[in-house]
Amino acid sequence: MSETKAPSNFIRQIIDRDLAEGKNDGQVVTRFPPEPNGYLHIGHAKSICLNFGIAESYQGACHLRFDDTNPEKEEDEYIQSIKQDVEWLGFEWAGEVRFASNYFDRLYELAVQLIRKGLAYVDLSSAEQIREMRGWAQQAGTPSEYREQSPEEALAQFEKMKNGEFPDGGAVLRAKIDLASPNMNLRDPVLYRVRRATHHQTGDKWVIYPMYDFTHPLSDAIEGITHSLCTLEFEDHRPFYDWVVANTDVGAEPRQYEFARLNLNYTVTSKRKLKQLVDEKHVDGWDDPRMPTISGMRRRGYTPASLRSFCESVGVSRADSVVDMGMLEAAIRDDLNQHAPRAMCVIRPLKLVIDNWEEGKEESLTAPVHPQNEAMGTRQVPMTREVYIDQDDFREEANKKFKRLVLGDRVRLRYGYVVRATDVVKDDQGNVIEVRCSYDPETLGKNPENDEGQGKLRGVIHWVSASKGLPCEVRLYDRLFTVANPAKVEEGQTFLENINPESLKVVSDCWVEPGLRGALAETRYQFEREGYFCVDQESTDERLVFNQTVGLRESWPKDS
RNA sequence: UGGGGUAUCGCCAAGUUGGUAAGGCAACGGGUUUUGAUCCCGUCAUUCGUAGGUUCGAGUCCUGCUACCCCAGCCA
Repeated sequence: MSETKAPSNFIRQIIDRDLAEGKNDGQVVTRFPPEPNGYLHIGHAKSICLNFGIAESYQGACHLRFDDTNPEKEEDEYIQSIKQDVEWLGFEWAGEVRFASNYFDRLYELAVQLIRKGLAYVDLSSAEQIREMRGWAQQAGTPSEYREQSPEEALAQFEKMKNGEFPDGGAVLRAKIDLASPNMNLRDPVLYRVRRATHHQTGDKWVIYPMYDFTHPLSDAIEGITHSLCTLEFEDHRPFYDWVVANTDVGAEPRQYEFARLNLNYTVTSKRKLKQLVDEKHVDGWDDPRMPTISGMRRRGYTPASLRSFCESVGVSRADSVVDMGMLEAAIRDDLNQHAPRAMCVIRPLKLVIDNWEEGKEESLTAPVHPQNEAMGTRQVPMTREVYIDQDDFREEANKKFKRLVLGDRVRLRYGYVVRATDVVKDDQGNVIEVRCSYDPETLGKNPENDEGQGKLRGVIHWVSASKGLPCEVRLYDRLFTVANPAKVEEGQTFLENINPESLKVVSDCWVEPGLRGALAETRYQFEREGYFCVDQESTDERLVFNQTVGLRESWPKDS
């Protein structure tokens, strides 16, 4: 992977300082800890780039650890997709894939340790009762009747919990901290709950499962994580994180630091909402090219490098922010402009017949694969009497600003000849269905000589041979939502109301140059003058299917 | 009316002992161009949420105020 000097941020500064002070024996160990309850999205990419990026530049290690403490919401499908996405992004985790569930035995021991110290008790109150007893922001909580039980009794009760002697929800292990704390997370938080659910890793071994707040700091400590990076909403949990580490014998002192999560406008990055879009079929699965999921963006044509450079350009800070989609698009354009081979594809075909081109004659034109990169070589493009051009590239009349074909005027067929439109054929409704023209055989690779005062050529348009081209399908995408912040809705409405009904347009009668025959899924091209496209996984040899990744920047006068 | 955070250009974001506002995206001019693309060149914060204060000097220190985000799951 090519190393761009990672820009500094407050977390790297903290690490630099820790290293300067000789902390952690000079080691830097981070972790990326997803819960396998959904697919990864662009926000996770930011966390992945941060955690793995730091490990890389400090010669440290980054673990991939599934935070699997809630079996009811987790599935193996998600585990597989997450591993694949991290690898696809180009990162390698240190050692084996880890699971918080690997530590369930150790966690149980440490819970027992807390109980022996009189720092945890088993509460048989109902969930509602516990909620009420916790009080609220400006009012201290009230102790449960079980709070003062002896360590011996608590131990016996916890043992019963483990042995399945309580029904689901019948008992919880709670830390004994401070019911009057202004930080709700310290008002005797729940450590374990009873849940009879088959776990994707541990099967039916357990009927009690530890909570995130208890599991996370201990997993970090067990793995020797030095810097535990998470998002801002966990900031209030940090005192408890430190409490757990301080009151158990885990022999390590990982530190938690929080950064702002990534928000993108015109989309949603909430696993719950993304799952809803999938479950209710508003999109075609987690990898629908309109989804901000890593798999969706991959299918859309985004490259790992573009996602990494995007994450880098966005930076890492503690300020809530909403990044403009334009930045993401700039990142992929920048990558593909440099690396994508060029090709011609006509999306809205209009037949152009060259009257002075001999019937049946075929010529093979040579075109560069990439005009700015000779090293990428050349390709052959067949030229015939009838070709397709784009409907938008022809007008019966237009002002001088229109740099395409106009009846009576000339334009160059890219990499080919200059043609002059001489006539049009219309259907009953008056729509132009064919354009007739003549070509100048002296204009291949050079401009017309005796110019009869015609002025400059209007421009260059792309085309595909009507008899040699390949029919294909092109899927054009627009933003999934019509408003910048889809989650912000009126009373009684949901974000679904903001879905863009025109986010997908399937165009099935397109034509692409024959050189693309057999193109493999995920191959990316720049269709000249149109944008960047990627071969979809549903594409076949018989029928090519392309997904539009992003259009070319276009900046031309509105009045042309 | 509790606690925890954040406020620097339209959007991200540097700014670390106070010394006189990086960069990217977007936008706007101009040049090159067989992609209205790319590339190149130029413009784009006398001002850092706000009101005061300290200082020769403050985005950086102090005080007050305002706005926004997070927290009362046996979710993560």
